[in-house]
Amino acid sequence: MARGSTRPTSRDVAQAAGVSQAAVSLVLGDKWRGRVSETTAERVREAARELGYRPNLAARNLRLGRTRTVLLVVPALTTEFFAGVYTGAARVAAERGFGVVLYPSPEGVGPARDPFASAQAALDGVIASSMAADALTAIRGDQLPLVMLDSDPEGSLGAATVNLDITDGTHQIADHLLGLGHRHFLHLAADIPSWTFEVRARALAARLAAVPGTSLRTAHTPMSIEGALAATEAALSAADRDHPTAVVCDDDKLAAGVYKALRRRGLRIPDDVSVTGVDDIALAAALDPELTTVRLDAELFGERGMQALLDVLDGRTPDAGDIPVELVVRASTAPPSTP
Amino acid sequence: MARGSTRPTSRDVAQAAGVSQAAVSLVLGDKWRGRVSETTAERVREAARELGYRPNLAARNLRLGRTRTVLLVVPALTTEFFAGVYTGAARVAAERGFGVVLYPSPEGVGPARDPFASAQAALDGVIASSMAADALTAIRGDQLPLVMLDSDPEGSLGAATVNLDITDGTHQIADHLLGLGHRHFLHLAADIPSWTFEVRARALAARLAAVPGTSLRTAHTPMSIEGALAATEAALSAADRDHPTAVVCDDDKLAAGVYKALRRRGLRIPDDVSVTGVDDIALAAALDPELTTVRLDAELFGERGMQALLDVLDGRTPDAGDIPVELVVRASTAPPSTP
DNA sequence: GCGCTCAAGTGTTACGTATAACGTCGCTCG
DNA sequence: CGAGCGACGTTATACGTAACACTTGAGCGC
Repeated sequence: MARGSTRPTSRDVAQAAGVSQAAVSLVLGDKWRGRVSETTAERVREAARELGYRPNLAARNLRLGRTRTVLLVVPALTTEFFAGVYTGAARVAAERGFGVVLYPSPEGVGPARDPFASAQAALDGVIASSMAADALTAIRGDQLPLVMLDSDPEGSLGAATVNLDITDGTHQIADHLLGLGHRHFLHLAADIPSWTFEVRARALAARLAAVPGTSLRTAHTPMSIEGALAATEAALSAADRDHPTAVVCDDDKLAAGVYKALRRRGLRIPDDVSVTGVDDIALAAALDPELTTVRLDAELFGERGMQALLDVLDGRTPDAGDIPVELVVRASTAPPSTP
Repeated sequence: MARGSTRPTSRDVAQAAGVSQAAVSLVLGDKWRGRVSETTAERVREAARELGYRPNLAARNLRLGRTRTVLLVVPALTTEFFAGVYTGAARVAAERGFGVVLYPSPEGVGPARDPFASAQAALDGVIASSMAADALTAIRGDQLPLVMLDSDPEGSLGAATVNLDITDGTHQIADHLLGLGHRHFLHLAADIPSWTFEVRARALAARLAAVPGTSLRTAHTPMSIEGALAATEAALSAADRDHPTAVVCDDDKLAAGVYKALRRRGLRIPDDVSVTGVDDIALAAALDPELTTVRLDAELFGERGMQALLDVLDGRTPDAGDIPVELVVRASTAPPSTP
């Protein structure tokens, strides 16, 4: 639905505080050293907080003729390298009061579009991954139309959601491994507090609980190869008996760390231990042996998210329905050895 | 240096075309069906082209109260998965005349900053990787202050450059392999037309040419694991004699494809063939065996780039000086076997 | 008591654009 | 012959903000 009441302006704040618009600008711009009394300044700040006032960036930029924003053009989003470049640039920029907007020239999708098209900013709406939960508070501050990716359809009040059918994916993984004869599992779980990972943990536990004689151990890890390596080593050391014969990872990248940990202990994949991932990124097929994983159609996910947001902006209710996922069986899973 | 003459406005265009500002707005906004004659419309377009007119986004957004821009919040830039999400979202958005601005919550750098700080847009300046060359034409259209990352200091007229000392890095790789006794090399080169890759090719060739009895073959490949796999297989099939004992990759990710190709042919690393990369991303240490590579400090690169741009914006001349790189010797390089 | 300064604000304007409302021709048609 | 109408524009205005120039009242020295 459309924005209910229009956004408050500095004039609304002024009226609420009983001062002129100019005074509001001075106070909120921190330029009131000896021009406004402390008491009125506080009154203005209070009114602004009350109304949920946010300055209109377009108007400010127009007035000032300057933006304090910089464009970073990178060849693709895929590389850790340019992620680092962005991080460094964003840090320095933030220190000097600048913002950074990213223009990733889209991969393989024809020639690069006009970079400035992606730099219009000031927002009509928001698409947010539930993994970026820490940023969500700031987003909910505004009343912007919001679409959540992979989030609790009930919990995210009012916001539309677009979800991958990760429950089905987890079930497929579990059934595949159970069918091979595995009974003792290690779940290498991402330590990100996000709905999607909670769902996977519940779905895996539920599916295994339905089969007698199964055991499930869970190890939490940061979302990095090194973290997965350390977490797996710790979990394997702790597992005195009921040694897991299958490691279920929340992400392909984690599997790379698991591979390393298993190699260090002299365990072979899949002969001694089976490993699975989620995502099916290029890395999955590059690992040795190639990784069995659940393929998520990331581009379709993005398209559906955007469709949903545009629907919301047009006053339509976006069509629900989870996006199906697909189990890709490769060489990292096999029946457990029977010693 | 500061912007010489201020940017032309629609009023300037109007004056140049001998019409009113409103007419310019009508013509350029494609809303002149029966309101302006074809001849005057063409005159307006010509004047706009002549002056290099670009509409002021801040003013337009202010006027329209709408942005046709959407924010995409993702947990990090590192993942191929969210790169796909962005690609899909950007495609759909473009079809409907919308732009997408990216807010990657910075990895591990404290809690997420205000997403809207990074969304101010309309630009004061540009930082561009030389790998995103296709986007550069559009950028040069404006007279925006520009900093190039890893670009020819002479060729990019006027623009400031910040470079990694990739020549030194290439020399270190070459010296390391030569020192181990290698003489027959395969250079797996990225097929991106960028200064940085040209420099590497020249530096490698020059260093090897200084040693008698060396051979150098070059294979070009797209910047992907699959591409590197195919290119390596093709190159190995073609290499009847003077079989390369060392493969020098332009990027760590390419090495993953090389590993796969070598395994397929039953060649062992480093016993039969040594492999090197560039970047030192997490993947490098996750490969088996761990990859010898040149470590580039991506964050420092980003920081220096931003420093340079802020210097330019302040009217200072940014300090030159290449950023040093470091050879990281791991397990993928060893003396060649002597049959 | 008069002029001066200083604190504490207010009135007004401009940034560049899009569009609603308003001319002004020349020509046609009744 | 005059009303009307389409073609071709123009004038005027508002979007929300920051900042310059100005006002007002009080305090204060002499």
